[in-house]
Amino acid sequence: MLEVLAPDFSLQATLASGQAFRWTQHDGPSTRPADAGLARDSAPSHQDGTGLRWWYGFIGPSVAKIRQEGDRLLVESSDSALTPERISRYFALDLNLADVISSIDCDMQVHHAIAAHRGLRILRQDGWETLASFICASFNNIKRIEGMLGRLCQAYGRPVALTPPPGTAAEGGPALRAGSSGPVPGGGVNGFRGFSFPAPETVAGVPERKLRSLGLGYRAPYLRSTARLVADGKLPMAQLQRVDYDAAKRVLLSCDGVGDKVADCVALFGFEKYEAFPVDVWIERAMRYYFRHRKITRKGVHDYARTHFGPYAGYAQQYLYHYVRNLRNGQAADSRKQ
DNA sequence: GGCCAGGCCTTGC
DNA sequence: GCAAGGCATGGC
Repeated sequence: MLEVLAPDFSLQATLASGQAFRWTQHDGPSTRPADAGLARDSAPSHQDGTGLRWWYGFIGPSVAKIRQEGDRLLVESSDSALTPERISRYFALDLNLADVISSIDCDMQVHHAIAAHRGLRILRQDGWETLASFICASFNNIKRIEGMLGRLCQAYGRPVALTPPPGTAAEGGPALRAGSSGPVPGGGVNGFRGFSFPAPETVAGVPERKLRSLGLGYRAPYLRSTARLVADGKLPMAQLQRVDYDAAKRVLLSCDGVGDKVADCVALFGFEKYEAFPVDVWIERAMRYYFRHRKITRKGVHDYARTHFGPYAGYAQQYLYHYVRNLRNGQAADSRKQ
């Protein structure tokens, strides 16, 4: 078990804010981890007697389970390559969030969003996985995106068990029982296994009809064609990390199935371009606050937000996105109760 | 059963 | 350059 100091951080807000699709929080037998590329073989004892839930997912190639206790992250992984430094980097814990927030806290709406979800940070995800994920995300909802990516990983990823380090008391796992449905070779802690995100070379070789059969719909040919670009080295991922926002976006826009919004998501979540400001329907709604009844195009919203919020506009976007979605969902829940 | 979803692409002005 | 229409499909 690793411990990582994580001040001014909210694991919940960060992982539940729609920037990553393969983390699952296990809070009971009714959850379906297979939907997120994680398969559960029997009911997990996820709470460890503390009442706190664990998140299961991947940090790069390493499968991990994580929970937050105050200012600390507790991380369990079978991969010794998963160091505190890598965890800290993935969750952007090196970033001074107070500075970022003071730079974007420039109106009452974003102020409320920050107050509601303080500690939310932009993850530093793998570029290829982010690109593939947001191609699948277009004109889609988050539940279904999670399902699609989960099936893609199960079909073409590599199984990775969350096994305990050898010689520890947890070895064998508390919940991997004989006779449970769908036994996994190698087993794992709590009976969980994960599937790595398939490599671009793999996806490029999958027939379109097979991708469609995973539920990708019309996105199937886009994903395949973009995977081919990456596999052939025509879309150098490492280089996108180094170039500025405009250059990165220009390259991303050359991919099939990547328009303004998807390119901004990939630049922001996969390549640390914090000035990127993706505009989807939720952000469009949030931005009505600034435009009232004036009619404005998405490009207009995008350009306004970049100057209004400045170099960390992407952080403002993520706080607003999470905020308005929770407002809407909260209202929906309230109206169902009445 | 209809509406909606982290949109993109093509076509026609 | 902009607007309109088509696209697959599951969640709610």
